[in-house]
Amino acid sequence: MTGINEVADLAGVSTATVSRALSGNGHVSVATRDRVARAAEELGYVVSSNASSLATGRTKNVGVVIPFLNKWFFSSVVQGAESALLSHGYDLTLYNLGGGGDERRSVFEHFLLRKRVDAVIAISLELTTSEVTRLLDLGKPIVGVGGPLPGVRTLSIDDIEVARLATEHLLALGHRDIAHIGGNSDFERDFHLPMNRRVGYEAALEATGISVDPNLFQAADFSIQGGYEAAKQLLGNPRRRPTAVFASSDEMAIGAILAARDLGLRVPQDVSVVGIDDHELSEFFGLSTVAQFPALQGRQAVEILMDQLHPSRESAGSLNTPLPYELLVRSSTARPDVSRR
Amino acid sequence: MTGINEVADLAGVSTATVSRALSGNGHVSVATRDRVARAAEELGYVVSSNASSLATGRTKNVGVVIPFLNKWFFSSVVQGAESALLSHGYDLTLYNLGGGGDERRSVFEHFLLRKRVDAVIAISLELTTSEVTRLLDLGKPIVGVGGPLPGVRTLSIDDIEVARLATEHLLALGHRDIAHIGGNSDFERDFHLPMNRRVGYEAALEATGISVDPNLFQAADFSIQGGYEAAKQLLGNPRRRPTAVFASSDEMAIGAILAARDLGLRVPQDVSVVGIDDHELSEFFGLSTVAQFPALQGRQAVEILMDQLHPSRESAGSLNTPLPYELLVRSSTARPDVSRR
DNA sequence: GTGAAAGCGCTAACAG
DNA sequence: CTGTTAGCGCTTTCAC
Repeated sequence: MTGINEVADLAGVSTATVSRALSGNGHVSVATRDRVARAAEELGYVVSSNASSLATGRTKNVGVVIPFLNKWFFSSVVQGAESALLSHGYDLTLYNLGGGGDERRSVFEHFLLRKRVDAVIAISLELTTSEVTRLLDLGKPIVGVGGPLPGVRTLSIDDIEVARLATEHLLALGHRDIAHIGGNSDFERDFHLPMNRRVGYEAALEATGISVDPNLFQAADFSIQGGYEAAKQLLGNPRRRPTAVFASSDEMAIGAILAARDLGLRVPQDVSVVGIDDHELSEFFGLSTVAQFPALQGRQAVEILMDQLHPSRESAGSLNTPLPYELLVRSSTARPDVSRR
Repeated sequence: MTGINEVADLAGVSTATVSRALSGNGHVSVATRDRVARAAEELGYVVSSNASSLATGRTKNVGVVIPFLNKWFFSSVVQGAESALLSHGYDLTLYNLGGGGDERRSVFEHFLLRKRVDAVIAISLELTTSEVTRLLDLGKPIVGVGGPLPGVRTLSIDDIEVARLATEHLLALGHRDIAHIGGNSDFERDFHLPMNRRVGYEAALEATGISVDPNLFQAADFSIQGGYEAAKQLLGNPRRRPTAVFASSDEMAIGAILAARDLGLRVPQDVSVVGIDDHELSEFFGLSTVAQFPALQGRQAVEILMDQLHPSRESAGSLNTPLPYELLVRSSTARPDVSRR
């Protein structure tokens, strides 16, 4: 386990110089820098991050806390964050808080506070004020992805606008009977995403002078199965069948497409379907959707963190950075079949 | 940032005693142990993992390297590993090697070797001998999930047997024309999984006296879309349409079900489909499959690591631990429709 | 059972 | 530009 001394000996300099040469902090002549680099290379020397962290107070490691990992959205954000961190020379330590209360407390008490991370990225997790302030008091920046957090830099898409855009797409095609499959209350705690998207949907309808029909709403759990079941209710109704469905997520939208098929309805001729996400399966199903870009969100969260960690860099500023989104029109949406009415 | 001294002062003992009391190493009287615990609690003291690691040489952190994160299988393994590690008081640092060559080298050179992890879990990644020996030389145990690694404890399902079981299920139902959608060569490098499953499929056929028809094979990329396209070729052939399809993964099997539907074939009346995995979508599609349990695999990998890290624990022994699997018969498989032939 | 003291391997003033 | 010298915060002999 070769240490800094051996490199210093081989290069014929002091350990301080080795440290400076290798870290790039402080001035070292090009000649010695080279000599040190060669010695380090030859011995296969790698700094001990622990010793370094202990001495500097910085760990070059950031903690990422998420509620689920095996969901496309979350794993994509993490993947984006991971690659961005790597390129900045940082490690990523993962904390999956799915387990609920007890695990969550334990993570905060014993892990995040254990001086192991320089900062934390919280993905779609509504941290409590106490959790936030404890971290901030320790001098650890936080950035949130997926919704506003009190006193914390966050990234989030404008859920109201995104939902509104999806609904407007349907309206512009000529649809007037537009159903909505939204998230159920289980997901409400995380930044009220279901409610915001519903608000956007209703706003779009009302702006067009269409009154909102509560019978055209179903709640589901953001899964394909949930969307399928919700859509069955909506599309199976012989009296009041909508000509279009706006689902709060692509997975639910895909469920709706499958439900339509099982009911003998053609998409988009008999019913149009639009979602939100641009999930990995959406292209396959020809789903029109408002894309959000989770990997990008992860990367961007990292950049914000780097700004806070290295104040030399230009910092952008605003507390809540809006994220890009984009309507992708594929084959699941079309004009309503006028002959039908 | 309260340190060990302050706890020692408050409790009226030396830092050595605090260390012993809190870590459980060495004897401390019950009375002082309590006093120390209370003091630590009161001050909100948490050990600095860096200082501790530096002093002990152990980091209580394990590195997990994976090729992808946003795939159900991988994220499930990681999730299982994460929760197991947490319960042992370990952190999990994630390295996504998807980026390929350069990133991979960098991870090995600069991250894993940086004395930051006590051990590594390699998921579906064929480490080179040099990578393995470097880690082992550093005294860092490795456990592999998903295939044998030279000189390393590994966990893997018996791909040949799993494929054979799936195929036998079809044979037992009376199918004789059974197509196979396997993985393409891109996935071959990781432990030859496509080839092994194909071997199992062929073995089952041959054991029943059925000769293998190369026209009944299609390669795909393990995705729903890939399975869909492959199945279209297989099932669209009017001359030699199989009555059943065995796909190497559930995602491809789901693609096959969707392809059958689009071709006007009913599943299972016109064609039976079986996969491998028990993917999160499989139940929804009624897919019969051979389940493997990725979260369990992650957990089990951690247990093996703990055995190596804490030799006091009873170690199991064998180098390659076989993993459980289980045939789940749902509604995508049935007897072939005899009237058809 | 408990304390004193010597490091763990590196970085950061401070001199020169 | 480079060396000397203190620590960073904990753990662990070695005595008592």
